[in-house]
Amino acid sequence: MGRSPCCEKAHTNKGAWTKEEDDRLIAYIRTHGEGCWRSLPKAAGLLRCGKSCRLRWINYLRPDLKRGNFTEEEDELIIKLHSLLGNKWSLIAGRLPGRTDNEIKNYWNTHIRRKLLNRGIDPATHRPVNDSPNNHPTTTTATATITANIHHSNSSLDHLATTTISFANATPSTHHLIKDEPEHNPDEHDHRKIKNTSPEIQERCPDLNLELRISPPHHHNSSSSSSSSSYIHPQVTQHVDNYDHRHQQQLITTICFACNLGVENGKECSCTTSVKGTSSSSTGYDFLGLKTGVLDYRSLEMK
DNA sequence: AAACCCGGCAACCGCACTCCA
DNA sequence: TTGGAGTGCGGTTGCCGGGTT
Repeated sequence: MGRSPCCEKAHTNKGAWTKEEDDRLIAYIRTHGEGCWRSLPKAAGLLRCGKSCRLRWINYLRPDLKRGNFTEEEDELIIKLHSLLGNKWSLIAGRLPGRTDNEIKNYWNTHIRRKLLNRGIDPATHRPVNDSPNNHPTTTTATATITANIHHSNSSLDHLATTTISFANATPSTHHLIKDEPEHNPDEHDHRKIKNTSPEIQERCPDLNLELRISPPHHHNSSSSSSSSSYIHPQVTQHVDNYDHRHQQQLITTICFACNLGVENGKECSCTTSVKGTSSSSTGYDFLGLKTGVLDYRSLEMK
């Protein structure tokens, strides 16, 4: 069964946006806020597909966008993030304030790829171009070897639980969430491919701090958070509650990260509330935008 | 000056996912 | 449980402008 078209294509404009269309879209969103993209074109008097309006707003018209050339720091950050996340442009964009996924994707394809190739680095694998894949059996199956440090802090003052996950500076004493699986375990699935040491990544990205802080949203007004639901955030440390308002709603009820990593009842589990045993395990945990039952590291694979 | 080439980037397309009735 | 609606994401396309022949 096919999906219904997102709009009546016969009566929509395509191609470059005019100044007038931009103005109409900006005016409408200023008045009514983002959302309801399907109905927005009609309400705003635009002969455009809702998706087209959304794209135009997110990639071009949003007031918090930073236009202009990428800095050297941004270049290096993109490279490092891509080495970890692959083509997860939206996640990469989330760590570059004022930049959009589309912008970063284009910039990668036009500038950084060439830059890496000039350095003798394969932009897809982040390895030297003459480095045989056979020498790196994890390259093609693309296991991201990531060590996660998890720290919980529960403030008695605000009753908000915060989980910090650091992908940097992991030490052998770090808590290992999922242990190494035997190489030829027939039951081994991709999502179990996380390894408990990360010399590879640390070697590649010795100074990249991908620390994530997961905490319940500090906005209790869903409408206000919705209007600020942009995943652009001015800090490398990402508050996941800003990732998107729907994810935000999930995080409210999924405090214990350890449970969602499959170590329920383990010493990492900090569940002391009714959260445990609620929908968190069934709905999964949205971590970095990656849907997890057990944290699914397939999405972290290098392509 | 005209034709051609090529890189950059805005926009489109199709799929995947979540929500909800 | 199912399917439609809404939205997000990544890959791809195509236009446009600058450079080269």
